[in-house]
Parts: sequence; C-alpha cells; structure tokens
Amino acid sequence: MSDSPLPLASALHEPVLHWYSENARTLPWRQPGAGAWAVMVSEFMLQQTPVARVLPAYKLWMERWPRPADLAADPPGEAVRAWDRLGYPRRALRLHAAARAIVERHDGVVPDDHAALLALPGVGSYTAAAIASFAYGQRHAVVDTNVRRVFARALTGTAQPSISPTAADQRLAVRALPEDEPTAARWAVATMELGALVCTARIPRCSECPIRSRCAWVLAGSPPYDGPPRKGQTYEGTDRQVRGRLLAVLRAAAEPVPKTALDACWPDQAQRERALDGLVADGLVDPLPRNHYRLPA
DNA sequence: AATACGTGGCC
DNA sequence: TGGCCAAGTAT
Repeated sequence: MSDSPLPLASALHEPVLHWYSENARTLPWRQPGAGAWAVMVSEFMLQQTPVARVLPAYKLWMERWPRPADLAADPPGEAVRAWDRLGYPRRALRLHAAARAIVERHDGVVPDDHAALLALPGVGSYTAAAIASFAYGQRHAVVDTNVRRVFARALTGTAQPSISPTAADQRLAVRALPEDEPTAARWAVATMELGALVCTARIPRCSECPIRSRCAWVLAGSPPYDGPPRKGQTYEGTDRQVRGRLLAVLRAAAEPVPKTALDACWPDQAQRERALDGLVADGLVDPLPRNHYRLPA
C-alpha cells in the first residue's frame, strides 16, 4: 500500500516524454486553445471507440456545438442523431446531460475540479482525471487501457494488464507519476500515446519503443500472456444488435416513425419488443401516441 | 463483482 | 474466417 515514488518508473520519465515530443499525433482536441469542452467531447467519444472513427463525428459536433451551452440548448435526440455510428449511444445522452449540468451548476464552464467532473453524467474516474489533466494541466493518474498495458509490461513484466481495472493499477499509476504538475500532465498523455502507437495490445512495436531497454516484460524475454482467458464479446443476435438497428432507423428519420417500420428491423418479435422497451427505458427513444417513435425531444 | 452497452477494422 | 480489440461507465 505504498504511496512512495517508484524509482523504476522515474527512469522512464525522460525517454517517454522525449518520445512523445517527437511522435505525438496532431489531434484536434490537442491543438493549442482547444479548450476543456473539446477535451471533454473527445473523451466521451473515445470511450471504447477508436480515434479514426471519432474524428469526423467530433469535427461536426464541435462545429455545431462549440460550447456546452450550445449543446444544452438542443434536445437530447439531436445529440443521439449526431452521435452517428460511434456506438454506445447512451454516451451521447450522457454528454448532453453533462452539458446541461455544466450550464446549471458551473455557469457553462467545464469544471476543473476532479470531484465536480466526477459528478457529471457519463464521467467516471478515467474521464475525470483525463479532463483535469489534459485540459487543465493538473497532476492526476490517468488510467485507461493503454496506460494499464504500458505499466503491466514496463513495470510489472506481464504481457497484458489485468482483465479489468484494479486498485493495484491505480496505485501503480499514482506512484509512477512525476512530482512536478506540468510534467505529470505531460506524462499522462505521453504514456497513453505510447500505448496507442507502440505498446499495442496485439503486436507491440518494441523496436520503436523508447523504453525497451528498461521494460520489465522485454527484460524477462517477452513471456506470452498466461492469465485467465479474456471473455470475448459476442454481438451477432444480441439485444445490442437489435437496439442498434432500431436506433439506426430513428436516426435516419426526420419525422416520427410508425412501429411497423421498426418491425421490419428484426424478425424475432419478442426480442424486438424487449430491445425497443430498453431503448425507451434508457431515454434513447420517445414513444408517441398512435404507435409512433422518435429520438427524444 | 458481473454484466450490459455499438460498431467496425484488423490480422 | 472470426475472434480480438478500441482513451469506460453505470448498475
């Protein structure tokens, strides 16, 4: 349960930071002056969705809703529609709700306080730390799947991190943090970028890695993953697939859609009804009179 | 603590 | 071909 700095990690600071200075991607939410709202929107979109797919939706979103108040002024259904096919559309609803909360509680300004961020809909421990660190330069352990993988290899010496985030991951990331605030913030993005570009899940590019000579996993001979099997996510035939189809119809429609149009999406009636009920319960779909449905107003 | 929650690209 | 993976959160 030590909170003391890790000597092993401090040796990684300089090479990782230097690597980042030369290899960081130029992403719109990292541009100077992008602002905390840009960071927040990108973080919501990047929750489980790759950068390449986020880019176009992100640009349209920021043109249309450049400030939290702009999004808050539109109905939630517009956020769901603009979410396009990024997946997990509840994120769109939560981002919209967060924008309204920011207007109501924070005068329309994305808060810089970690606890205030964490209190927003859709903001968990990762996203709160990411916004505080990336947008406001604060010193936080920003622990996502990339960072967990980098530390699992470089510090722990295992091929893959634990299947789900653990308190141990969090402690390790805290102990690895540089003392100095701006350096810690730089380290947070840098380690994440290293995990995204070099220390990748399947075939890590160790020959391009700035810390390969100090990596515990490489030093141990790059032993293969030997933990419990990671449970694969099935999708075909699940309620999630049905929800996706129903929502796709509603996103494409400018007017309320009759239930008969939704019925054409999926052959199994019981499953279709269950999926539609779920969407309504989640607030992603508004039921209207006369068996019509639409995105929430 | 498990499980639900989209979508698509890659090897 | 198809399992694996992608800047997680909420319940």
